[in-house]
Amino acid sequence: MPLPRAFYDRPTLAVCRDLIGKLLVHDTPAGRTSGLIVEAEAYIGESDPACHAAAGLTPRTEPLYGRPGIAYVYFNYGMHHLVNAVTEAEGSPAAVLIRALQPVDGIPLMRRRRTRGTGRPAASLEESGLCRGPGNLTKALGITLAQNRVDLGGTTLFVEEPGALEGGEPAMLSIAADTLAWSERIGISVGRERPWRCFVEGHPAVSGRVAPGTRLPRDRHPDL
DNA sequence: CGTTCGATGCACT
DNA sequence: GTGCATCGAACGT
Repeated sequence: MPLPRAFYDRPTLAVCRDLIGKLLVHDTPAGRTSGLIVEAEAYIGESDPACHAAAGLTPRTEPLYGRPGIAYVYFNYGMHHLVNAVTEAEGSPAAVLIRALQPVDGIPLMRRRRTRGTGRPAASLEESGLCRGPGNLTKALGITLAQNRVDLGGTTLFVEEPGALEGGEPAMLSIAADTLAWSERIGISVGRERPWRCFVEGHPAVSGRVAPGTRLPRDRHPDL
């Protein structure tokens, strides 16, 4: 069952934190791909210089101003799609960028998508690297601009509480409470000082080189 | 290890 | 024309 819209109709940092450990699912004719969210970033309001809404309401940023619980997908650097979950009340532009997943369903399909077009053998891609980084995970899940504005409470692209895997073992990874941490956001040129990136510390699928300077444990966040 | 740099499309100035 | 919420190969320590 997808998470209800009310989940997204909350302060963005709380949504960002609570998305960690949830399952992001994309169903396509080629099959289902899914993964547990292990890294996400908050982009909040027109006063956040790294948020696209800093440019105001434009055709591109319109989804950010829309209903909470829809996807905001955009194309960037000429080659990567990035997927966000829109948060907070309608008219209040904010979103959470999904940056990394631990693959769960459709791993062979993820490998085919990641190596499509490249001459690279699919076997060379480690499972933990399939959805490491926001551009990589959209490629592995087949998310493109066609998914912009889709309802994340719908039936094709959605987020849900992880259930048990087929083997009976829980889909949960080792997210002990004290391994959830906050840091500065990655890859932006402005607004770096805000510690609005949430991730599972030490998880192999988390992107980003070394541990950035700030590191705050779960629920010890100054803005939360 | 580390850093640099090219590939590439689109929104906005 | 410029600047990206990127990635990975190719270099230099």
